[in-house]
Amino acid sequence: MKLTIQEVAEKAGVGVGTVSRVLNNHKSVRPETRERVQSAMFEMGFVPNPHARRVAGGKSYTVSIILQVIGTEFYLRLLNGLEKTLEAHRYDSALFPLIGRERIERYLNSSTLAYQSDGIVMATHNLGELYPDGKLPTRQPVVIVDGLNENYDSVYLDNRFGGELAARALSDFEGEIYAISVHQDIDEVFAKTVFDERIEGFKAALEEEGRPLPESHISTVSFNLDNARIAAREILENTTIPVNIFAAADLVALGVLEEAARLNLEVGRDVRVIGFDDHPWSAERGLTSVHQPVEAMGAAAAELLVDRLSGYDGAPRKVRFEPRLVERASTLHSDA
Amino acid sequence: MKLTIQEVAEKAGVGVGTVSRVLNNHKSVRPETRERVQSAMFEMGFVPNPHARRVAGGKSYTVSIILQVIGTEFYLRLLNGLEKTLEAHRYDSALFPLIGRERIERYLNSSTLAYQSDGIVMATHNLGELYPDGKLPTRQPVVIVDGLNENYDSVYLDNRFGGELAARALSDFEGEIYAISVHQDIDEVFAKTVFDERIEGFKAALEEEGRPLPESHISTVSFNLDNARIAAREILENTTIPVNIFAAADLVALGVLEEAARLNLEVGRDVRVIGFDDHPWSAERGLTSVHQPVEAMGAAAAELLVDRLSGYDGAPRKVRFEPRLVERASTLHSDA
DNA sequence: ACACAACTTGGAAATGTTTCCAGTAAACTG
DNA sequence: CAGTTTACTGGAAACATTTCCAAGTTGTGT
Repeated sequence: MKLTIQEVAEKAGVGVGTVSRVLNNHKSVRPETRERVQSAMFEMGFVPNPHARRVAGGKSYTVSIILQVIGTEFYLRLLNGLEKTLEAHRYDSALFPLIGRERIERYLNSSTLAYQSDGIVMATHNLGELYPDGKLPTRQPVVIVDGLNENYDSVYLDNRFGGELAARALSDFEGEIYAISVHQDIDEVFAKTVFDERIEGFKAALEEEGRPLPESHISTVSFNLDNARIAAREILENTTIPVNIFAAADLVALGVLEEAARLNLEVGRDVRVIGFDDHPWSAERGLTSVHQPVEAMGAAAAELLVDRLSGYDGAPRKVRFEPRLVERASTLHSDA
Repeated sequence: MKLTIQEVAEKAGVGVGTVSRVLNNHKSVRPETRERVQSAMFEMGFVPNPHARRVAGGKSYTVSIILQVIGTEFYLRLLNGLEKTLEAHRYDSALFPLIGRERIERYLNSSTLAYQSDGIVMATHNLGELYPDGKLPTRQPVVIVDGLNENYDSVYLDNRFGGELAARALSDFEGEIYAISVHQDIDEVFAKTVFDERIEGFKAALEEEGRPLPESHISTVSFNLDNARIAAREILENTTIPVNIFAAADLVALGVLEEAARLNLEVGRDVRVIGFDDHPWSAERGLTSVHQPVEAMGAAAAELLVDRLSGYDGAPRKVRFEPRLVERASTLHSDA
């Protein structure tokens, strides 16, 4: 049942060295030979033993993905992007959800599994809060995704810019302007959340447009639909129509849409809403949203890490992703 | 930097075989020798390489914990119980959160890490829904915790009985009786949630007590505090005082407490509440709750698995935990 | 004191890979 | 066409452990 490289070699009529080379994508294998070995592996259903690879080669072809929050659409998509790309490079991934404060310590504790992986992808986490020097206590390559860190390769979205986009779009309309931010209550290891950055960009751009946003027009909800609806109702019932709302996340914008429907307000005319994320369902709902290429960000982070694992040793790199506004029915110009 | 068993052996003045035997708790090592080796390991900060152990011995001393939901207090506590016990037996654990339906497939895919572990702990998951034969497609030992499965060792809480306990306690009081259940919207791979079982037990026992619970007195909320408060308000504002409420989870009961406070109702007299879980904070809040020994359940599951990994090969075992009612201020008898 | 069993122990073999070192064959040189 | 590169390839050594076997040590009964 347990196949080895030996048996593959035998079946393909080559030496074990060659099989190993095929496994590791070495260039110096004749295409024809490679083909033969590969089909032998396929036919036999051979799967290399990662532990043996690790022992022999010092690499385990496993990376650890450390996630702050789990179960939201954003992280699910991010994870898909990461894992898909890692898989393409033949890396396996293990998830380490950061639940409970002391967990990160345990993960990085020398004996544990995370430490045994070849590299680490860390999502949305501000290391500075936890480690004064902003570095993880490990010598493995680390890349940060959905965050920015001086010491490591980072992939980030310009959330501030996204807020600005929303501001410019809403500032053309008549009616009051509101913003709903999100309060990340799960764990306060963050210095500043992406949501804060979005709102900051929004405020700054509105200021520039000559329509400053009073603090009283900003509310903050925890990240769930029920709460979003409560906040939306609060706004919709206590202001004059039309009204314009920027929600720092699509899920929150959805709350606004639902509440507007309940109050028989016409979205796009009475209530204009812009979300943030542009999750797949936003299109169906006709929700204008600030688009962020979540999967692509995950993929980019994976590439950076694979790069490091393949020997690259330059200075930390930063990959900036720029959000863009996708306009839909929820901000149709009334004169259209 | 990378220490090996060789260097430990040298330092302790023994052979590598002996070091290995100490590492694996073999009986046939003289206590004195064992002591010497252990202190050598400690002084050098030696950590055995799990990959090499796996290659050589067929065991990796790693188990996979597959979790349905993550981030709630229950799972955090369960995980603590599991990991602590596994650690005591020198097993490392990797978490596999079940986000996204297809993930379990990927986890068990032969090449992936979960598959490479020695065993699997599966929490709260009803396998029958996913695999017709109710078995995971793997030959590793599996234990189910917070659930019940014919094919595997299972550790479960008698949730139905817990509901009954709550019913007997509330049925003595005057005033209407209500129940608030929880709707697990994350993923519907469950056949029946623990919450349903609690409510069923509650209904059945009330029936026996001659105070049947009308369907209209049962509401269902999603698992968060905001939602719980909404449901609580709904009940408290539309019924006569006193009223008695059974919440299928402490978090929901907390919503009742908070809403009662807001409405200036006295808990224990005007409103009597019983929660479920008896999380640590319940005591402080004076919340009567159905206690479940979460950590102990995790520990029990870990023991069952370790047992299997140590060679035990009997029929699937079932460990039943029985909840008990912890009475506090929220159900103080009015004549007390 | 002797035979025999029961403990301990050291070290070689085995685990499934990667990598290095030759060696062969093919492809260029001039 | 002999002399070099160059491109592949086979297989031994290495990786950090476990396990097995043989050997040594201690203890027991006579």
